[in-house]
Parts: sequence; C-alpha cells; structure tokens
Amino acid sequence: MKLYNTMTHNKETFVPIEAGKVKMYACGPTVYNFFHIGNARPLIMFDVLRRYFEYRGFDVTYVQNFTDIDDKIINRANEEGVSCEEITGKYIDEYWVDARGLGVHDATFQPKATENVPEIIALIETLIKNGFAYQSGNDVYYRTAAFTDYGKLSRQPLEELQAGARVDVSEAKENPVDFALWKGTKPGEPYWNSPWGQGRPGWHIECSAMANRYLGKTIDIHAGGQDLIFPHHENEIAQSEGANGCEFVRYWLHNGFISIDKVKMSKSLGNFFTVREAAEAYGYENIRMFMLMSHYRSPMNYSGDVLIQAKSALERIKTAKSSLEFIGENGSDVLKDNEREFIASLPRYRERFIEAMDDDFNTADAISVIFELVRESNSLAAETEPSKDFASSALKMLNELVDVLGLIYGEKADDSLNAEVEELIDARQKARADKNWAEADAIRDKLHEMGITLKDTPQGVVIERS
RNA sequence: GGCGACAUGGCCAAGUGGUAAGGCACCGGUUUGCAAAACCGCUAUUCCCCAGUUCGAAUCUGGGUGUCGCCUCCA
Repeated sequence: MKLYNTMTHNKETFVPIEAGKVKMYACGPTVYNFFHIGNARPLIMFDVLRRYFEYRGFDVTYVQNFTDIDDKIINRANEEGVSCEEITGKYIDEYWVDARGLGVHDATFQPKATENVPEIIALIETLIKNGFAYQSGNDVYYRTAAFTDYGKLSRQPLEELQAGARVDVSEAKENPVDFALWKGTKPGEPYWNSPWGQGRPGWHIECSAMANRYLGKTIDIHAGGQDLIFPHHENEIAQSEGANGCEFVRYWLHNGFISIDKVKMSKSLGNFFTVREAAEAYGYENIRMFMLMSHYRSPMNYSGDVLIQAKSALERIKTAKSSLEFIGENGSDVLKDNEREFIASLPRYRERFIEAMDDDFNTADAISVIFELVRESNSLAAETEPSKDFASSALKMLNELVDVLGLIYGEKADDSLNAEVEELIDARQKARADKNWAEADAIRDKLHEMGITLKDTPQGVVIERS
C-alpha cells in the first residue's frame, strides 16, 4: 500500500509503527459556522482512508479535533451577543448532522481544544524548558530560530519567510516568524489560568497536544487540507518535535482544494456553498460520490452540473444493486454456465479494487472497477432466467466494494404515499392489465405532474419523487 | 519575490515509458405496449505548445503558455 507523503514528495510504501495498527490524526473544523463543501472533502476522503485501512484488517485509531476556541469564534460570539459556548455548541451539533449525513463514520476520538487545556499548558512548559519557547508579557511564543528543521514540510526557507513576512511584526516577538502558543487574555474573551497568567491557547498548539494525548509522540498519518501545510502543520512539527525530541509524523497527507469558478472555495472569500445547502439541492450521498470520483489530491471544481453527473453515476450503481436484490430472491434456481464463470471471476474485481486503493487510495480508479462489475452484472441480469446464485454472488461483491467507499448508505426517503396517489397507481395497473394504454399513460402523466414518476421494471413499479 | 500544484474527448475523470480506463451527455440499434432501466455499437490516430532522450512518451528532460494554491485565518 502506497501513500503520497507531502514531506518527501513521493509515494511511499506504508509501514505502520506498530504492525497491524494505524494511528491517524486529521485537523477538524473550527466551529463557528456550518461547514462548506471544501471542508467536506478531507472529511470524506480521510473517512474512506480509515475505512480502507479497516477493510484491510488494520486496527485504526482515528482522531479528529474540534477547534472550539479561536478568534473567529470569539468574533462571532461578540457579533451575536452570545457566549462562545453557545456558538461552538450549536455548530458542533450541526457538524454531526452534516457529517453523519455524508456517511462519515465517527472518529475514534473527537476531542475539543477546550477539553485539553491542561495538556496544552504542560506542552508549552516543556517547550519553554527545552528552549523552544519564551514568555513575553502574558504571551508565550515559539522560538522558530531554535528549531533548525523549521520549514521542512513546506520547504519554505526561513530566510524567505522573514523577508516576506506578512505576519504580525510585534515588539513582543524575538522574530516575526515566531508564533503564539499562549495568548494573554483580553477583556471579554474566555480565559484559563496558566503559569503565564490568564489567557488562551494559540491555534497550532492544540493539535500537537491532542495528537500527543490520544495517539502518542509519533503517529503514522497526519492529514488535512493543502492550505494547512504552512503554517499550521509546519508549526505542529516544530511544537511536537521540539517537546518530544522525536519524529512527530511518518506520513503527511494533504487533499486538494475545491474551487468555485476556478477560485478556491473559502469562508474568508465568501464564495462557498455549505454542505447543508448542497445536500438540500443534491443529496448527501451524491456529494460523497462527487468527492470520490476524483483523486483526493487533484483540484476539483464544484458546480450543479457535476453534482448531477455524480448523481446519475451513483444511480446506475443503485439500479444494478436493486436489480440483483430482486433476482437474488426471485431468480431461477438453475445456475447457467456463463454465470458460473462470472462467479469464478468475481474475486478479480476485488483484486483490482485493492490494487487501485493501494495506489495512494485512488478512489476514482476504484470506482471504475465497481462500474465494470455493474456492467457485467447487468449484462447477465438481462439474460433470460438469471439465477439466484449468480445475483446473490454478484451482489455480495458489489456491496463489499461499495461499502469500503461508503457510497450507498440508504438515505431512506419517506416512501409512504397518500391515498389519492395509491388509488391512481392501482387504477393504472388495472388499465395496463386491460391493455388500456391511453388510460394508463394519462394516469402516469397526471402523477408526474404531481411529482411522482413511475417506472415499470421487471421487479414491479418503481416510484420516484421529484 | 520565495515555495508548490495542475493542464487528457461536449462535461467529469483515471492512466507516470509500450501504443488512451470509467462515469455523465449525445447519436444509432436491441429489448419494453409506450416511457424508464438495461444491453450492444458509435463518439480523442490523440493527451496545452515547441524541442530533445528513446525502438517506442500523455507519461522522462529542457524551454514556453495558461490556470490555481501557499507564504495572513482558511480543508
């Protein structure tokens, strides 16, 4: 299994620290708003990575944090005249609605920064003791000059950073590139007591503290968006390695961006669609499909057209699935020769799927294997008297592969019909039985206008709502 | 200015040296009362451009063009 490591710019064979186990950390959301489509990408992609590791028999410990103390949260709370807890509580609740809607499995641990303040303080104390941090007034800063490897992930030479430094040039810092580990409190802000007075953690330190607490000093995989490479992940390395004196992360994985009209989608630019609104328009499952149809490192463009393409593609898999389910129950008991051959060839699809996923979890390629399985299954299903055995074997393999990606998880629509609609459907079936096609088609048109689309399939009438 | 990524048919998108996967859409056919679904066929002599390496390149090298991202909070 190979993964592209941002640190080395190479696909590397994955070797876990401890055989059979994977420790992975992904930077989670800052909870001051609904999260957008761009935020959903790492959430979905690294959920798939986690599922794939589990599929391959690894014991995965997956940590994803919530940043629930931050300038943006404080600003939002002040704007709305409520407490930070109200803001973060609300958007953590909304996060769960969308994350679960997208079929994302809960991480093993989903800690909040505010629940780890003692760990953060202890980490800062260690950094001060080791000479990597210094107190200045009520603040504590990281001494970047002391960490000789600073810049190794982003490949940013320290001199260049200083030359182009757009960061705060502050009297308090020894060097413009130094970043805050602890910020002394200002009026109206939440604060914790610390050896440096009342204050709150800086942004970067929480991830180092939580990774250390839940996963240990060295972890297998750290994931996040490409925009976190610098400064966030660079700073995490400086903090964790400065404190622990050992390698922090074995493999760094970064997903590409989603853009709108070729421009990066971001909250600060305001050109974003929330997952909530996209889900209302296109459905959560189709958003997930859309993400998985591209490789996780490629840039993608978000548009309604592409979401509809993803929906049609997923529909094809769902149709094949329900057709196989029907044949599995109602098919022939006689297994034909070509069906027997097909059953024998099924493991080959699994092999090819694994081959694709082993190559830096290439979900786009893996999906193409699923489509080939779908085409072959459809082909046999369309022959006369397909057998139960064929259908159930094909379905089993299809489900196995689909579940690794989490493509279909049953967004069950409310399928209760009102009495009028049921009567119309019955009347149409009666008309069809009488070969009264004009009457049957008229009823179908009428239902269509009511938002109910009927399709006559071998397994009966299928009802779709618009 | 420094660092990095991307460019494949109408749309989306795999493919990193051996002669262009897959999906969506379109068109033609089969099937179906019709429609839908499904199946078969068709749809890139060609992978931004130029030069080079090679028996052979979308894939490697050099140059160019275009687009995007990071260097400030950002998935």
